Amino acid sequence: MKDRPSRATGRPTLAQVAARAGVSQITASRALRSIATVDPQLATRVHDAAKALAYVPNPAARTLASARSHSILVLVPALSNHLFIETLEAIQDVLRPRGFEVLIGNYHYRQDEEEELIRNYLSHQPCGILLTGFNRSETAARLLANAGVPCVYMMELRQEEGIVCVGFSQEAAGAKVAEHLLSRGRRKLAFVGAQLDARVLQRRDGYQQAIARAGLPPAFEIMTPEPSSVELGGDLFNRLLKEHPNTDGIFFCNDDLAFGASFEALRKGVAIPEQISVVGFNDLPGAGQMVPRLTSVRTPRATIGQHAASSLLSLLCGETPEVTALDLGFKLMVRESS
Amino acid sequence: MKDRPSRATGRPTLAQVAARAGVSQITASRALRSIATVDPQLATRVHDAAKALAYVPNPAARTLASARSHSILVLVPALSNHLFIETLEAIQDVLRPRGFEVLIGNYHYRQDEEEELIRNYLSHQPCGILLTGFNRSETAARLLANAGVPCVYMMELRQEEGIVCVGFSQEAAGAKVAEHLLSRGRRKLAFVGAQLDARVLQRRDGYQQAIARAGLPPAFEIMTPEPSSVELGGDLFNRLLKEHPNTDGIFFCNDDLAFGASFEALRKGVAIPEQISVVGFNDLPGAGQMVPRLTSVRTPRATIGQHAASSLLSLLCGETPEVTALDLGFKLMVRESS
DNA sequence: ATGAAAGCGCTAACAC
DNA sequence: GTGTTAGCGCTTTCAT
Repeated sequence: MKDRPSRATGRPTLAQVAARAGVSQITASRALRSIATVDPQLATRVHDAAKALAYVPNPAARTLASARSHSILVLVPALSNHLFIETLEAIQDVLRPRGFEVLIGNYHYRQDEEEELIRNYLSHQPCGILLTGFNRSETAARLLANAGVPCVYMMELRQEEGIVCVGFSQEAAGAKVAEHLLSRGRRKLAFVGAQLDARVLQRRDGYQQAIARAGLPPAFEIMTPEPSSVELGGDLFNRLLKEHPNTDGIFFCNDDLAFGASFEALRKGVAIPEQISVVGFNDLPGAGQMVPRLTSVRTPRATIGQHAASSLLSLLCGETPEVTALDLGFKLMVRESS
Repeated sequence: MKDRPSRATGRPTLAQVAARAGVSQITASRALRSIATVDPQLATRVHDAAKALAYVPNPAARTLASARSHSILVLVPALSNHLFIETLEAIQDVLRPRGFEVLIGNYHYRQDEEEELIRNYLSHQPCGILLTGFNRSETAARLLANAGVPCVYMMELRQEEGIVCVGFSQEAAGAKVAEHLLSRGRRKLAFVGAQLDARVLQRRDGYQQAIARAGLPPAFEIMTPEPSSVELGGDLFNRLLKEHPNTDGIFFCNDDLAFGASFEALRKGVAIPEQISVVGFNDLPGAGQMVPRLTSVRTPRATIGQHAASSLLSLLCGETPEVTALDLGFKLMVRESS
């Protein structure tokens, strides 16, 4: 297009900004990165020059010189789940305005894929990584440790020196659901789980443990590794009622399953019987609101993303977040009245 | 961690690979990039050396030296819509194995946000851009043109020299829905639209035009700029039937709206009356399968992503795709029998 | 607090 | 076909 040497970008460089401001390159660099050790007056001149030239820093040069990029890698197990979409959006909302570039990696709930993503993206020298949970391959964990890149773990909690995590206790959430059902006099409980990632299993464990503490027999479990979906919820609901017709309380590991069950009941012309309580785990926005008599565990999606991003920023500033485990609670939304 | 000069990454460099293979740096570079002008024997030596050292190229250095990165920017209007998630996945499946890094930008159906994303990401010197549709600000279009980066447009078609696009005609899809309803004897048609992005309006236009061609009065329209959702579908369906109780055919611009309408009908204890035909535009996977008597327009999501990515690769190789507009058709899935 | 010099790791340009 | 040289644009290091 332009007749310039093919090596150059044609964009204004830091040298040009510095020249225009009458300072050295390095002073311009420091001023633009708002490093304290620069005279405020010079800094203003530099900023004016940069604005006049419409200067935009070259990220590649910056990364090459400093051996650290401004990109932050976020690894999530799925994009088909609104939980992660909303978390991602919240993360971007925090990081993008501060000049960070958010790289999204979806590993489809597969350890080998997560490992591969980590391997690839580490070559880009990200300045921070946000991870989902703790369930990953040893190789992946070792890659992360060796890279020495600040990490924040989302969605699960672990009290351990040097670990920064933001989320809530999946076990506690499961236990709370059990207590809710028991407090309503339900005694023949069931658990319906799909996907079976680490967090689903933790919710199941917390649920069963609370039931055991109450001195009751364990909940009947229907589990399938298939991905969770509305359709699957209907199928599993049918199967459950066929195998255990006197079930009176069901915990679906995700809201889309619970929604599918409700829909399936409606489709047959019968709403879910009064005597059955259904609890879902909040994932499906909008749709959840429509379902009558469905209790939901409300998780702080956006909040987790926002806090995770903020915690990472603290780490990048060299601060060690005082609370290594930021506990963001969930709450039970009882809709049975509707 | 390691006691190395803080400037260096500590990772093996091309120079080390070259030394080990007994060739010059540039030969190693050419060999690893599979540029033809290198002796096959030397190339093997270089590859062996690279493997032995576990060499991974430094993308920052590469980008700085060549003024072009290996990242490809994909701009989508939303992540809350499965259509775009699946398209993104397909794109990544094509590009990642070939060494490209996929950058995702979500502009929330906002022109100013898309413009901002383009401005930011262009500084990373992407080697290609995938865009959704043609409806963007003039500034954004100018930025793209000036950057001289190969672009491929998705989801809409435009026959124009130098424009590469992959998708289907939204107007034709709308027309096909109208013809379907008319062929079943429906005469009191309605259109229910939310979100109101360019493509929704194009579908509406095609629908109304086909109705006009048939010599019938225009379909009643219920339109809202709110984002499309299952819940909203129920609301709009109620509103439509209150205002026009004798409607006998409805085209919902998205499947989630159509699904919500069906659900709302079931919730009231009445399935959607036999005499009303409902057509949705395929967006909501899984859920759509559950709805009885719902016709759906099936769009080639994954296929569009895959073809768009491939077309971009052709452009990058200097090939001008012979067909400037790859026409990926949609089809009507009639489910009314179920 | 500011600057000069060197260098990050790679590829374009040009010679051979 | 291969190598030499220079340079991409920035930041670190070290001197002042």
